[in-house]
Amino acid sequence: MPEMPEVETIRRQIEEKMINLKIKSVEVNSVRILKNISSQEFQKEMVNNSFKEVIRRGKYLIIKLKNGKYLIFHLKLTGQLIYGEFDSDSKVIFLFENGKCLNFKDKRGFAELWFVSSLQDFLPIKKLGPEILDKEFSFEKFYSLISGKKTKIKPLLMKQDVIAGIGNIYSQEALFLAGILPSRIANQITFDEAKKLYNSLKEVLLSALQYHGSSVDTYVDLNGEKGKYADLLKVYGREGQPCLKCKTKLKKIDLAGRGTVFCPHCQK
DNA sequence: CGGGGCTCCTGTGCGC
DNA sequence: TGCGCACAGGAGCCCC
Repeated sequence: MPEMPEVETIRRQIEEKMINLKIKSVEVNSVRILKNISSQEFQKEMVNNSFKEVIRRGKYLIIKLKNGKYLIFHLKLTGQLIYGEFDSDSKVIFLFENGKCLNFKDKRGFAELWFVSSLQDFLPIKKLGPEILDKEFSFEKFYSLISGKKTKIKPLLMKQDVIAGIGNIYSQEALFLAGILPSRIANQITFDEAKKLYNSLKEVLLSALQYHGSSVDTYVDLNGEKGKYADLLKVYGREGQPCLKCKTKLKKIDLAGRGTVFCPHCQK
């Protein structure tokens, strides 16, 4: 699923390829995808506009437009942003003067597109917790976020208002790397374990970023290419297979309604 | 206030 | 072989 590394990959690619391209027109093929603006109004706003700046917060992709307003994308489970030929199967298509298109696709219909005048007004982003890889973030801050909580650690890591950008894949991977059971209660995690977890999260996210994310389902980058980190996943999707460290059969449980794979031997 | 459970949705893959 | 159903999950919401 698109998490921080996947969204950041797309952000960098849009920044590299699409800044200042003039928008000729916009086609909207879904009534659900635009969350707070009508198709007609949206089309009017977009014609002759262009992308000025591409920002990411958590799993949100934010595009600052020439006129100072913002597009906010959320890919949810199966959203795709692909720059290339016109693709009529898309929910929203931005047609540029250079003849190319940005196709916003989504098989499942969860993806969202917002249009806002100011980021201050956009609550979902205001509520987000800090970014693990932010320069301002630190182990001390991480520890203070988890140490008082009675929640199981894995669902806690996925709470966007606690830490932004982590989803079902990278929470499982980081917990495996840190040797911590996903079902451990957060406030029972020791200082040293928390340190391991913090380092594991950074390691997993940085590594996934290098590989342009994980294409376990429909995720592709701006070029329509798969992320190569899926081959390096150690627990996600490997239920029943041998642990890569100790050969123990990996187990799958349900935590807060989400499938969770772990090694019952390596993770304590 | 926190946590569990339900909901949105549709393609996929498995079992009968 | 083919059909039908469970399952996949980000995040908001409701309820206890």
